[in-house]
Amino acid sequence: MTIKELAQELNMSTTTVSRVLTGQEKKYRISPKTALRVRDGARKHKFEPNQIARNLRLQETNTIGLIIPDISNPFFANLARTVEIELRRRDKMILLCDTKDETSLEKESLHLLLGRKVDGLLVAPVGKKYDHFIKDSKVPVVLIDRYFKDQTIPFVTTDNYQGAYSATKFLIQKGHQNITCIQGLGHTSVNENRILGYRKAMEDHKISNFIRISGAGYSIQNGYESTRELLQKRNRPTAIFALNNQIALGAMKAVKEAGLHIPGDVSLIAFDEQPYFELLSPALTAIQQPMQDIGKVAVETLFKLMTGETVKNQMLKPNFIERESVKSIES
Amino acid sequence: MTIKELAQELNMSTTTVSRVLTGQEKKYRISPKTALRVRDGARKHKFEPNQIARNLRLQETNTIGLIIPDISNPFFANLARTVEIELRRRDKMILLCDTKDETSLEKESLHLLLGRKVDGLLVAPVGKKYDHFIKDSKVPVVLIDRYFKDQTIPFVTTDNYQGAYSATKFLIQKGHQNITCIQGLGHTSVNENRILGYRKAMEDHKISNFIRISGAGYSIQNGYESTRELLQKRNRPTAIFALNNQIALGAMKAVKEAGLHIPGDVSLIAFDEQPYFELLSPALTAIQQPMQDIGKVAVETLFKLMTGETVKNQMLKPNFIERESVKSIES
DNA sequence: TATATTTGCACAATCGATTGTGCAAATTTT
DNA sequence: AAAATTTGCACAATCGATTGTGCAAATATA
Repeated sequence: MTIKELAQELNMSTTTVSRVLTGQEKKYRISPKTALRVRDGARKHKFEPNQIARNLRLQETNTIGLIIPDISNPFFANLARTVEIELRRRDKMILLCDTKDETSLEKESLHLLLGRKVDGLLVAPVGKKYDHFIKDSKVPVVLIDRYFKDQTIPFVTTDNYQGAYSATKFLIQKGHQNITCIQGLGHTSVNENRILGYRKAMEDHKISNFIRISGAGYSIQNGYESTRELLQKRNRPTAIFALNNQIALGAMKAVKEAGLHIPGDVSLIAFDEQPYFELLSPALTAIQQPMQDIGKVAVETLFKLMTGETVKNQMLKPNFIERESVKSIES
Repeated sequence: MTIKELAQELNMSTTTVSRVLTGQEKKYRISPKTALRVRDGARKHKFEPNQIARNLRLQETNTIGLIIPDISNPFFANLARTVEIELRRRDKMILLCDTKDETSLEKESLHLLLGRKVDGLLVAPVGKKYDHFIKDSKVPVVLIDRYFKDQTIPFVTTDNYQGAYSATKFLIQKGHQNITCIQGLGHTSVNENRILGYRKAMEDHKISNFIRISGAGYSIQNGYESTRELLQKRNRPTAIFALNNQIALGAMKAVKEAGLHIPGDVSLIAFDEQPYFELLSPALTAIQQPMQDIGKVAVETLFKLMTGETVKNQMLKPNFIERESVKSIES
């Protein structure tokens, strides 16, 4: 049923119906009696206004595009959940795009979402090339997790540098020197900052000669394969720093398959925290990101942007959780 | 830029521009020369047609609503990913709703999505009351995972009955009798069928006196609390059958905290498989659902529905993965 | 009673696309 | 050369809402 049909049914103009249903009765002096008739009629016929038509007319869709690299990665799944909750509270919906960490898909997603006239965009970008971001679309964008150093697009992320620094420092203080990092996607700010933190900690403790960075990709498989290679080396590291939860998982699997043990043969720290980490054997020492906060702050920032307020970038503090996956080495 | 502006720029009618850009030049006899001019102009001005306007006019949105109970549950996150991939291949996008397993939110989501005129709906329903599904909306719906026995809405799910039966049978054959089920949401088809399978296996082996069903909710917390209670009982079960991955996680946590061991003190089987299950201590014996297939088949089914084809319900076979969390009991 | 003001609602344009139909101009057929 | 076809494109309606403005009728004021 359309507003026109409803109006005919009630024997009045669409104007009046529309004004009542959008709560503008006072503003346009619709009499209480008429307003009541409209409401009753709408209820009776279960009239639901066509949002597409509203969107076209009002030039807003109440829809936010959410672009993330991998919804099956629990980090992003949790993020998506928080974002969903926050957006629903504000009467917005999510158009979801998963880029599989491929720039081409990200580009495509961006186009599709802009074509659909989303009111705002929340993006955890792949990060490689971002020409497609600069576009002249005036749609507000907030970057999540990953950002671009040389762009002014506002972002919300964890302080990855500090998280990585403290994790590395922790390893060093436990007596480790031969510490290898298994990285995610090399060109992402997240990865760069974690590497930077790792590097700085190594340098600060005069063991920069041990700096080694391995792998590529935020996947279980990368963690697995990189670790396999590492374990075969003559100069096998005494500790591995996995730059996200999936890599850590792959690393554990490889160690287990090699018949070795954590932390006996090799220590492990993971960036990211997951509920099952405490149940692994050994329980995984990890750097926890404030996922809820990231989602919440990102949505808040986006809304500020949409209402024209000025916003500032946010770097939220991570939390170090010590468990059992790091061995203390006597020197 | 709108099609009108582009048409003015090119000094021709919007009709012509539209027809060229939608590839109908031959059908409407637009001369090649004109077509070329249109394409060049569109490219030059980076014209992107307003999808909202198209949607209104064409009465289709190329958008599918995806309603799931919990995107942070890896089962649904994986499902979402498969669905995303399959839909993108077909040039559709996802409007995502997370119901938190609350009927009220499900109802709201349904309304919102119908108001936005989605072309189809993929729903893993909460399951409690489904009046809101029967509505006269002619939008094609396919149920995923959970379905309604007394409704004709097509569904795609795992054969939960069989999965639960074989898991229970496995426990029994390992010598267990005192087997307790920790369930999810009691009113969901998924839960009912798993319970049914469990029950039947117990009955078939003449130990229906041991049938016990505990808990409520597909959450880590439910698994945790239910298990804590179970462990304190005098007649503590020798085996626990956790009806999803989150419950299993909570159960493991409770067992660990109680200072007990799996499978030494109590055996555990989980419905659902997760990548980290093999890395837990002990590695978790589990029933694996064909998640990829579920998503794929669900999308296929929805598209058949949308094109008016007849569809049939699908029950996909689960896969039993034996690991180390079940102890063999000598009798 | 005549005029001014307020009340209550409807007309018609608009958002940006798509499309049935009509009508000249160009071309072909007789 | 006249008639019939074909070619190439534009007019205007349409999708379903929202909204600036206008205009009677009702009421208040002079």
